[in-house]
Amino acid sequence: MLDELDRTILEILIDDARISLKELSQKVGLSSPSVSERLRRLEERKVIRSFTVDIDPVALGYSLTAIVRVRPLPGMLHIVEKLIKETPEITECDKVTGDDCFIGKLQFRTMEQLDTILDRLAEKGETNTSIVKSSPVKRRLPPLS
Amino acid sequence: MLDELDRTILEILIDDARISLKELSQKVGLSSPSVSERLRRLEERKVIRSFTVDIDPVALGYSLTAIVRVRPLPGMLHIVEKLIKETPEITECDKVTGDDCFIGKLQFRTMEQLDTILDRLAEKGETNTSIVKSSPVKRRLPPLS
DNA sequence: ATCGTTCGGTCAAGTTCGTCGAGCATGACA
DNA sequence: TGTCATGCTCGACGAACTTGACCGAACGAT
Repeated sequence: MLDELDRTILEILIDDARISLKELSQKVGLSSPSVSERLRRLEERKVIRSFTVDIDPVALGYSLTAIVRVRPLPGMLHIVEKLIKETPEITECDKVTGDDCFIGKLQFRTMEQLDTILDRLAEKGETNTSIVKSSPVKRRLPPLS
Repeated sequence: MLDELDRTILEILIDDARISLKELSQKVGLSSPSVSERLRRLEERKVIRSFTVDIDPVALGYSLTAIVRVRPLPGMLHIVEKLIKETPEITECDKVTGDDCFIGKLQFRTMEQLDTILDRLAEKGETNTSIVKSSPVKRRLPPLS
C-alpha cells in the first residue's frame, strides 16, 4: 500500500512541504523524476490530500481556544449544524455518537466574543464549553506503518 | 500586522503550499523577489509555523476516529498526561478547564484497537468516548482579518 | 523456457524558476 | 531640504524541474 520510500517521503514533507525535489530525492536516495512520480501517485491516490501551510492562530489574534459540545434541542439538529458551519470561528467540528451530538473547536480573541458565539448556539441546543489551557499533544499523525 | 497581500499569499498557500514563487507572485501581483521576502518574514514572525502536507488517515488504514475525554483519578494527572503523549494513535490532545481534564482525538483501525487503548487509559482515569460519525466542519482557519 | 508487457527506475536535454545585486519610488523625520 | 529606511522592480546567472528516451526486473501467457 505504502512502501518504505513513500513513508520516508511523507515524513520529510510533513516537516517541510516546500523542500525542493532535488533535496528530497537526495534524502530518500532516488532520482528527482522518480520522487516526482511518487508524489504524483500519492496525490492521485489521495494519500496526500493537499500541501498546505500551518498558520499560528495566535499570530492572527486568536489567542484563545475552546472545545464546545453541543446537544441540539429536539428538532434543531439541522439548524444547529448549519449554524456551526456558518460560524467561521469554529475551525473544526465532528458529529459524534453519544449524548453530545457535535464536538467542535472554537478559536476566539476575547471572552466577550466567546460569549456572543455561545449565546447564539445556546438558543438551539445545550452547550458545554471547556477552555483550552494547553495542548499536551499537538496535531500529529498516527504511525505510518 | 498582516496586510492584504500577506493574507492573499496565505490563502493561496493554504490551498497549495508547493506552488512556485513565480506563479504565486503572478497571482498576488508582485515580483517574485518581493513575494519571497514576504514569505521569509511571515516565517520569521512565526505566522507561518511550517509548510506541511495533509495526509488522509484513511489512506493509512485509520478509518475510525474517536474523541475521548479523560478525567484522571486523584494523583494520576501526570501519569495520564504521559500515557496520552505516549499513545501515538492520539493525534491531538488539549488540557482543558472543567470536569474533564483532557480532550483528545484518537485515530484507530478496529474497535478492538480502540478497546485496548481505552483500557489502558481507564486504569488511570475516567474516560468518556464518542465515535466520530462525520465531520461537518473540516479543519479550517478562522477569518484572517 | 522465452517472449512481451508493465512497472519503476536512471540519465540528459531543454526549459523554467529562484536568488542576488543594483537601482528606484515613497514616506518619515531631523 | 536632505537623509534614511523600506519595499518594490529588473536583469542575469546558477539551480531546479520536466520531459522523453532508454533500461532492467518481475511476471503472465504461450
